[in-house]
Amino acid sequence: MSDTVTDNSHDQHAVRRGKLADMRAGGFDPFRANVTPTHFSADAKALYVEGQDDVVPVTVAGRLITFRVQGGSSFVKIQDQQGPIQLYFRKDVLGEERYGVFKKALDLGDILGVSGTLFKTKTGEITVRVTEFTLVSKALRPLPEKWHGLSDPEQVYRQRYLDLIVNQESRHRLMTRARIVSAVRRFLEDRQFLEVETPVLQSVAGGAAARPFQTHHNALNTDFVLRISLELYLKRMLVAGYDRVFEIGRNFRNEGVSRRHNPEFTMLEVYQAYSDYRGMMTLVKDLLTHLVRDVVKPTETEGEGEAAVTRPSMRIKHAASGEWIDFGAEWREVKYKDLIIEKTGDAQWFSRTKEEKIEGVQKLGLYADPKWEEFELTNEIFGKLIEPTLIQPTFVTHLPKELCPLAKITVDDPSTIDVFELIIGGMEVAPAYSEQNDPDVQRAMFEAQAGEETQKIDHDFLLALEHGMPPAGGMGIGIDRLAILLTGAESIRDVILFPQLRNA
RNA sequence: GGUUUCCUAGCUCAAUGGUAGAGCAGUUGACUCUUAAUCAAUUGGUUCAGGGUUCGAGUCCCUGGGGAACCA
Repeated sequence: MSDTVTDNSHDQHAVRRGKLADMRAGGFDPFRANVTPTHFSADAKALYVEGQDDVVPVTVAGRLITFRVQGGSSFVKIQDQQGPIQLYFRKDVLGEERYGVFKKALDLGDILGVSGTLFKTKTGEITVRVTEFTLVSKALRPLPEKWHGLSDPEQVYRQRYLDLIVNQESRHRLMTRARIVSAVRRFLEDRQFLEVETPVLQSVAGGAAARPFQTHHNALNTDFVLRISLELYLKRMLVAGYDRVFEIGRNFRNEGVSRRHNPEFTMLEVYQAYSDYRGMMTLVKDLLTHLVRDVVKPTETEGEGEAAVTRPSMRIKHAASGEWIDFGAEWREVKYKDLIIEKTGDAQWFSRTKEEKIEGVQKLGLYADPKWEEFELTNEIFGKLIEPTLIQPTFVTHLPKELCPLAKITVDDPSTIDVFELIIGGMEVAPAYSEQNDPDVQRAMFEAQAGEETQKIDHDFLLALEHGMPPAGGMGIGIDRLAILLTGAESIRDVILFPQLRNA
């Protein structure tokens, strides 16, 4: 660099721009260059044949993440989708001029492609002896610190790409999420479920109780809401004769943002004709067991030092409680009413008056709003005192019918519905129902729930039901929450690539 | 929405109300098997923004912005 009056050697952005300008002046523009890798890093390393150094040629490409120059020879690492691979540059291999370019023009964060042969270093690391290299993108900004990585949560979320470049755990966690979604698809397709896509823009936000985002279509001059659930359109597909369908899609809820809530989140919903909530129980258990065993693949180590043995496990540590969730053990099944009776110690709880229930809720140390309905008072106990304690996989069955208008009424107890909620880690992970297919009962339930707000009833869905929907089991899984559990994450933001934040 | 708390160099962090520092990264040099490489030298600050108190504010107070935890 030429002598300048002001020393800007501290300004890494300026230094890197200077290097880029020098390269361009010398006739090379990295932004116009490219390479064709033959392998990803781990695949390349797997090609090495023990004892046969410099036999296997490879071309790999990635981001420069460590840089160790020792005079005429240097070890660096690049990182691609599969992880890091070490490269060895020597002056006597590359020649004085290219080696000089390597030493002076490259910076941490640059993206380069290299060709060479595989060999094993003294310390046993499979490495590429570089014979040729090409810079294919210049990083004009420096990487975060190499040892501590990036830890400012705000920057982690706003500049997730930096987090993913430097924080190994984040790379692994978010890749596991991607693999979970992919494995869910394969699992369902193997069982003849069809993946369909239904509208995000809807005129009525049905299938759940939540405040929707509102928007407007200009050409149609029509207001729309973003969907809060996939349910009602997937059931139309059951009417259509698609007997096994699922959708993995984004839902939007215009509500609070927290460790467990992002305004947009990913939901899986599955519907299977001629099944019911019991069938869904088997399906979801098989699915989650498969995900733990074949995707997350937890291991446990017994003993220490030389005697240590690592073997596959079905247990995953729950970040919030520190407890180990055992997916391999028997999954508990319990009725909602039994849990409430156990918690309140009152076998007659469900025949108490509203006043008695208010008193009962308060006696448990909870706030009880006199405006609440009776089922809301009871559900306060469930939500605050029971659900958070259900860490091991638990099917809570037969919820009060007021909690969901879309399920079939239990034959021998008309106050409950044929449903379960799968609770794991104190969180609702998967609700499932025997789906209501009686159009008249469905209409009555909608009307009871909507009250004055009759415009919130999806009449087009009711029309579809009148054409006949087969009996069916349906299930939903919050993919984000599932990813939290399976990756041992603490927050939904840790399993969403770009969680929602305020504009900076 | 409420309470608590955080915001200092590119990054990770220091600094009783009294001259804003360190490590990494950067720059210059040495070094042909390194693993957070090493060694020597060295640059770098509108302390989130704006007000206030004070002889003096990164530090105390107020307002605003953004993040986090808990609550609703």
